[in-house]
Amino acid sequence: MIVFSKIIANAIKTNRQAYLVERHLSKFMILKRSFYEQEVITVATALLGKILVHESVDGTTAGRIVETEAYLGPEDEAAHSSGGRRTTRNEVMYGLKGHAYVYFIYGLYYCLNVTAGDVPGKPEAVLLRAIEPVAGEDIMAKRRQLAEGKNANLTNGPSKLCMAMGISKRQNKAAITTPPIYINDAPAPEEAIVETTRIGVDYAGEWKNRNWRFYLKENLFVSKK
DNA sequence: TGCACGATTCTCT
DNA sequence: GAGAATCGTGCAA
Repeated sequence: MIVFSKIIANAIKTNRQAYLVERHLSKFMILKRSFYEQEVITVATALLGKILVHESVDGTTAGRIVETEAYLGPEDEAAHSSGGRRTTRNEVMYGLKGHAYVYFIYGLYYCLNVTAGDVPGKPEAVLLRAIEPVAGEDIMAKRRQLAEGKNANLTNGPSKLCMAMGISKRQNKAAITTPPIYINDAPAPEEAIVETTRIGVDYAGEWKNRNWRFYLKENLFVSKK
């Protein structure tokens, strides 16, 4: 853990927040389950600036979370758990908080959610939509079949970040409070947080208008649209 | 059992 | 900006 924190610090030396990260290095801890047991919108905003890490057989990749979306429980018509729908696919949403909900979409891609919320058993989650790479960019580029180098196209979308981080169905239901996949605490972001509507939920009636998408203002790795 | 579709991305124009 | 890619999942019959 401590060793890897140093790797992160070195990797983001060029980042304008690097000095803050280094100063807070000693405080770097994997976020515990209690973090995810807060109100889901609180978790969605609090995750901004935190470091998603995946220690895989290919090597370790890590990225600073810069964009999230909150999906509330049965009342939220945009959520997979809308109307209390409980299926094989979304079963993990009904379990413990702080677990990965990875689903397959469009026959090609995966998306990573983290279960969260302050009501046990209520199926809520936070979709991770974009990260800013801080370690293992070469591995990410190889997985994304892109030229090496820090490139926004590496991770500026929910399925792009899954490809870059090596996240697939295998990580579904995994606890993200312990290696190999976890989220490290980090200093609160300096950037302003933008609140806007969620993407790709036009089917959700009035719920599509909720400002439950959050991202760091002017961050280059925020997904387009 | 069969069908419609999706919390997306990529390529082509 | 438009359309294609591609298949697991959910739901109706």
